[in-house]
Amino acid sequence: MSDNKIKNMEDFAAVSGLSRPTVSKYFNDPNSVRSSTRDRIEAALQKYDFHPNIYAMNQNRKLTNNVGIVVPYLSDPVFAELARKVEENCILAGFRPTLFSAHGQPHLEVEILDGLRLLKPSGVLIAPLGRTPNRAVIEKFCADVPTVLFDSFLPDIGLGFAGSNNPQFAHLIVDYLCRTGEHPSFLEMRTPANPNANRRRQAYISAMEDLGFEPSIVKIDGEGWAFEEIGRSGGGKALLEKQFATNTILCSNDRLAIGFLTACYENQIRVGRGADCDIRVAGMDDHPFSRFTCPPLTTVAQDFEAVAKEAVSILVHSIEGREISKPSTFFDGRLVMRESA
Amino acid sequence: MSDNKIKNMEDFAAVSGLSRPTVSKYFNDPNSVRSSTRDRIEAALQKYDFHPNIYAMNQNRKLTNNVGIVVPYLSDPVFAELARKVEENCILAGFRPTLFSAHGQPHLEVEILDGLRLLKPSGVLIAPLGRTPNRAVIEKFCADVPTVLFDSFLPDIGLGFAGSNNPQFAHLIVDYLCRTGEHPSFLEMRTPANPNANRRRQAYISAMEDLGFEPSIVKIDGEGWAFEEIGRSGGGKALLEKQFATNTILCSNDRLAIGFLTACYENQIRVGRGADCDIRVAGMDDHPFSRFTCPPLTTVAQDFEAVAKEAVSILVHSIEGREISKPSTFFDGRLVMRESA
DNA sequence: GTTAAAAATTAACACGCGTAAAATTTTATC
DNA sequence: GATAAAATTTTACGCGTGTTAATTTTTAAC
Repeated sequence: MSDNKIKNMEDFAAVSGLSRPTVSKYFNDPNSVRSSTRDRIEAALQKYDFHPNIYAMNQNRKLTNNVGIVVPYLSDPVFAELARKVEENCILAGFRPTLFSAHGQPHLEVEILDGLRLLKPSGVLIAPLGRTPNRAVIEKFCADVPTVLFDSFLPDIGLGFAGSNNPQFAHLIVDYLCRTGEHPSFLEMRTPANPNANRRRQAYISAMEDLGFEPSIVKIDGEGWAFEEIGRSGGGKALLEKQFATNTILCSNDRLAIGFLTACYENQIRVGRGADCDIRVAGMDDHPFSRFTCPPLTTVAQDFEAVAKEAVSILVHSIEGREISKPSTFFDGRLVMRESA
Repeated sequence: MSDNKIKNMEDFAAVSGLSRPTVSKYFNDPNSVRSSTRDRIEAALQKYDFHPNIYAMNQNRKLTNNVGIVVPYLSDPVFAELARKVEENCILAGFRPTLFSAHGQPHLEVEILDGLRLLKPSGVLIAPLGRTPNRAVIEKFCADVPTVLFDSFLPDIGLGFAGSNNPQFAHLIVDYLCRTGEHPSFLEMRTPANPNANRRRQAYISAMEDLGFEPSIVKIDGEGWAFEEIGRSGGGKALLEKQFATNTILCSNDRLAIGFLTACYENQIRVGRGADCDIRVAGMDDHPFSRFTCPPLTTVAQDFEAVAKEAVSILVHSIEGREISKPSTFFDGRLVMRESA
């Protein structure tokens, strides 16, 4: 542990008995040097604890080691989980991921992308907010930086996309609900914060029509990302006004469902599939807390791991100059049957 | 929008009719140049959209613009909210914050700190995991980088601390519960993931003793950060085994309480303060979802904004070389009365 | 209008590493 | 042990900005 003031790679090369260019090669790719020299460098690393200055490294490099991960709202546990898996996969692929959240605000999404340019990342993985005016911004960004979209699909933008098969989600759960009881009404926000909501609504309609039922959609007011509160207040109002055509309610996402369950509780409406229950409620996403609602929420689980893996894989293939076989992949969801429906 | 290939500060200085050192001064502090030259630069910035290369900037700087924010578990919405407020305050103070989560894993916390050194941040804000072996690592890190602790207190480490007054939390809610019904039993994990749990337990005991009641603590098994599941399974077991001395249960934190409420639901135990209810349940933290449990959870709200503001303020004062008046601040919680107790 | 102070310019070096070309040494092959 | 191939060393320049000292220009004060 003799830390004899190794200030730079020059010094470090000296103590390891090698030239700086050779050491430089090692840090860019340990396998690019002879195994005997690799051993010498690694022995010296044990003794002297030297780390190359990343700022000096990245200054002249075409490709930095950085990748940016951008999600629309990190306080939403669904995105927190997704971001975490993406982060893990980036690290496994040898990158230095940096995580950003737009906190639901389109102008922050723009600022994040601007800041990301300066980082000269070798790639970016973004789950876009999906607000229309930002579409052009993201498109322009993709022209400058290799970018993969995930979670929320924007056609013809970026290197590729990995996300959930939202139509399949809706079909899956509509089928299940119809098989096991009354056909579902659909509860959603009038102006959804997330564009996946639109695909889910469309799929609900088509699934219902396939089964020969009349779709029935209840739209509730509310802006922003406070989905639970919107589900509670709007859903409660809809309950009182008897807007639901049937005793089964499919919510556009789990967070809305969680709020709606609270509304049911407040109005003393028993939720569940038992004979003594008044209504059934289901969601989509498999939010980490859906297991713990009362009753536990029936929902469709996203395959976070598959989405994250595929998104990173697309990026890695592209950076390495390889072909991208399938630019867009939509992963199926898995039905999670619990007591609420 | 005439983007005539401004490649570096030299080019930009030329088109703005100034010398590079002057422009460099401007970017380091816009107020360090005459207002007329400031105007010229800003006019040129409109026209040419130049951004200094951050890698070249940070290479020779003593102080970068970066600050690191480290939290123990970002998928926990309480930390997500806290991190967000800290991030906001950093940006307001003119820094470039970067967010890191240890994902509950001590070795990741160490890796994050190692990576952070390379970034040469002007400061770091960390909510430590609080695992004993990492204490020394953090202490050493603080010797190298100006670091402020938040949320979880470690004595004699870092420039200062901002967090919640956990003892006051417990006193506050114990007082309330004793005033309004039976005195509370305390539910916690046998090996808490977060050190604040210990302070809360201590304070529960002292609050009970102050009021002349016998403390009664139920410890449940479970490792890691899946608090809800631990609260559900362990709490359910404790219910069946009638381990609780009274009909009022104070949980060490909201997430545990959320799981415990699920256990109550599963065992058909009515929770609330009504005459027809079996038990009362309370938590601590004011988790974003506590409003939406069934029944809504009575809890103690953390003042995230105050904690975040104070933590950043300590860092800024220290970086600017000013005195830190109060190195450690513990903010009181606010009782949030809902239907569960 | 003179003068002192403030600001900007010029010129130059520093930072730490990437990278390229040519020369040299080491390794592998037979 | 000769030869070719591979790895390493030497040398040198480049990246874009920070920073400093000496000089010149501009501003402010009287």
